[in-house]
Amino acid sequence: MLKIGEFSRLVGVPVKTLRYYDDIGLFKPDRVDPHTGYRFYAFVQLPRLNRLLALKDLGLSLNQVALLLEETLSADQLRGMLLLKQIELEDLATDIRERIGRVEARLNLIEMEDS
Amino acid sequence: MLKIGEFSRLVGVPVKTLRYYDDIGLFKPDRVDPHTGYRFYAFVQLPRLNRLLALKDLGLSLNQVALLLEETLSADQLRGMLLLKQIELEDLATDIRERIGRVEARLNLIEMEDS
DNA sequence: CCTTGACCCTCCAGTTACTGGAACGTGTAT
DNA sequence: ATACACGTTCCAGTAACTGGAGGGTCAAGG
Repeated sequence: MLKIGEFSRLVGVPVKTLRYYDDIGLFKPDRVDPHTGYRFYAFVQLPRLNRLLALKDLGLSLNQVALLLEETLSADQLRGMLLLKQIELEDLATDIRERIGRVEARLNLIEMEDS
Repeated sequence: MLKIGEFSRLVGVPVKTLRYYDDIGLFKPDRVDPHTGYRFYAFVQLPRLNRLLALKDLGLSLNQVALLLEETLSADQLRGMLLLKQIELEDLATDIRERIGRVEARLNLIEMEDS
């Protein structure tokens, strides 16, 4: 049983964020002391948190993460989603290239106005 | 002199966003009718808006844009910033690759727990 | 027993760059 | 006169936290 600060250091998630996840019902501590209100986290909660963080790292919103966490996802299913995300990231790269193109275009506009 | 809707269509920036830029003092209309409150935009404002959008497309926050808009930036200076931004974008790409690595790592963790 | 310091708690407000909506005024055409 | 598109202000909400105020808890040391 770990207090929030210890758990925070263990998993690398800020205390404030853990409390936030508790508030929105995404990831609740194993137990809460009824007197002090102290949150206590257990080692058995680590798998769920890992799944949560994996999903989040895929770029999903916390709402989406919450939905998917309730499903029992196989590692293969997650891998599929990863593939999908990779495609999206490539789209993002294209987007960035386009953005640079637009910036260049605007720079040309500005130069014309300058002269 | 264009009303906000016409100007919006001309520059491709939503009406709401133009009003927002006015509110925060980033980009104000050329004139406001004292009676109706209608905003009127002029063609001479286009260079400034182009500079603004170019800066924004570099990924700067509106605060940073506001600061830089007051400076007289040469196109070459902007080009320099663009270069810098490109480097940052490459860093972002690296970051994304690392993120995928982390996801893979977590997937492996989950598989271990599964078995 | 008391105090100090590190922890913990619950609100509340602020962040960024808008977006949506309510409630209402304006301008033009029929 | 009325319909309609367009304009206005103001309030609230978004996502995912972060910071801070004000206060309780706990173990160790004097």
